[in-house]
Amino acid sequence: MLNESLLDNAFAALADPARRAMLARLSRGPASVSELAQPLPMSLPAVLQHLKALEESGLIRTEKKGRVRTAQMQGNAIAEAEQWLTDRRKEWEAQADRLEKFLSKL
Amino acid sequence: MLNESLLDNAFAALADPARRAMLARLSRGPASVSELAQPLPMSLPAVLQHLKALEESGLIRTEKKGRVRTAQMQGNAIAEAEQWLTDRRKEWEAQADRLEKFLSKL
DNA sequence: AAGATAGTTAAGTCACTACCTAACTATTGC
DNA sequence: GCAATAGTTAGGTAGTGACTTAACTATCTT
Repeated sequence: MLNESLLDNAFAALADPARRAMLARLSRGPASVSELAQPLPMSLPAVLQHLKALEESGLIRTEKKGRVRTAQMQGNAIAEAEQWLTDRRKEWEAQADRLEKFLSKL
Repeated sequence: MLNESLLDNAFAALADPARRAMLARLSRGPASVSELAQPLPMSLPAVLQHLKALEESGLIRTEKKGRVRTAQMQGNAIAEAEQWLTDRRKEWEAQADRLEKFLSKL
């Protein structure tokens, strides 16, 4: 549970469907800003704002070459979010299991 | 990717440290509203608001008996959020792998 | 029945988010 | 060098989120 705000930012970034769509696209490989924007029903500045949110959360990183900015996924943040959920779910399952075993003794 | 708004709500709920703390507590077993509130540095109405957010996201359910409301974790929502992350990460890893193999051929 | 306990509702404040349009800058291709 | 392309910045608006305090409602306990 180190670095609380990393999880804050990651989960907040994941809460928006446009950002999840961008992430889904990027999980298939790097893409430019306009490629990411193309399927989204919003203005380019709005897309850029989402991109910034994703980058600040650590879920992606971007790099500009010439006039084109390319984004790509960054494994760490998503893995940490995933791990947090896995831990909670496992803990909960273990607990439910103990409860069931206890109840079956009656 | 069915039910987009389910993920919206789940991830939004997970973005708040107070709510993650409540969830962490609940992964160890059911708890009353005041038990959940006890470690949190905020008023009871604030806690209730968080509880409502967690319940509406499907991450927990609550039940009132007498004057005491008991909350407990609900496996589905957390598992779906986890699964979404796992899918993205795997896809990304597969892609990075293909890229590496391709590059090593040069 | 009276007081304590557990939770609830209402109403208001302040900050932040998700957009938009308009105007602008930096590259690239001809 | 001029136009098209790719992205960026600024500034504004409407809605939402995370709290607060004050006042209230049930449900125990004695």
